Amino acid sequence: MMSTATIISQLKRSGDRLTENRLKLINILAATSQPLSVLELVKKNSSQPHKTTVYRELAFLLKNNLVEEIIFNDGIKRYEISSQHHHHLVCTNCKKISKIAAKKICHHAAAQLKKTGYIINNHSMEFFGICPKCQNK
Amino acid sequence: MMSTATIISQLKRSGDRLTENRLKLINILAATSQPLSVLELVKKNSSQPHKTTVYRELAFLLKNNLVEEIIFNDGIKRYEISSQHHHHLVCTNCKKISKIAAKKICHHAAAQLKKTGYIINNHSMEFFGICPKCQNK
DNA sequence: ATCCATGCAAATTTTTTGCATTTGT
DNA sequence: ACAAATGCAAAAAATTTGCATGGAT
Repeated sequence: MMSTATIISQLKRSGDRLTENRLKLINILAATSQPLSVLELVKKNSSQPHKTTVYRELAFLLKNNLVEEIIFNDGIKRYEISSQHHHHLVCTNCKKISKIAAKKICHHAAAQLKKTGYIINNHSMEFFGICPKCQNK
Repeated sequence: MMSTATIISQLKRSGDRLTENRLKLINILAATSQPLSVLELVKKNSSQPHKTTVYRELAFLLKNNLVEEIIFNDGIKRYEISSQHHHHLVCTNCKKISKIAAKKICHHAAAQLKKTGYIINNHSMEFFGICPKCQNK
């Protein structure tokens, strides 16, 4: 995962502003392992920025590849700090979202997909199940 | 993919009504290889059912496992007749959506995921790229 | 000072709900 | 006849846009 320091220096380098909202949003995203929705990002922010601002800020960070957007099967967009290629594992009981380093899985899928003749630029994979903790309840 | 005949006989067996909307919706879904959104399903229907009806009908068909719901990265829900386990390949240029028989890909992913200790009940995989036709333009 | 970011209101889009009416069996 | 399906209006939820103001450099 990109560190906040890396993100901030990248923003400085490209001449982008370091506003309070921007910095707080980055800190909140960096402080959690869970992808967060816009609503959650508003709530978690002590200075309660307007949701419009959060939407616009996320669009900015997305455009600069500093955050990634994921949509699970509830249709809500969630955001996380950019990091090495990975996928998600969601516990449908406690809702915890874990990352899965994707190398092995993707290599294999890529090989299969090559046969289609498509130039594959992107893909998403999400796995849903019950985490070990929830299995013991 | 389930045939419309199979679907209809299943509905009869379980005592569910064969309404005009229901039959038309099933026919529209069966006649295309593309997963369709609610809006598209309303437009494609010559008797122009109310969108509320389409939502409710899809919920009914979903509950009975006769259709499947997919969400791509635009966040819009799309529906298709249930069929053997598969994933989707989306051309980001012409928007065509193809099915990918998923057996080989999933076997491998499942083996990797077992190590997490989760009981995996479901997963989704979508691939995005440029189809052969669009590559030659 | 300039440009970008912000807040607010309002519009859009997708989906859901309540209720009275119609339709399938 | 009865239960389920339908249409309409309205509400809800997520997201986007316009515009005037405030803030970072």
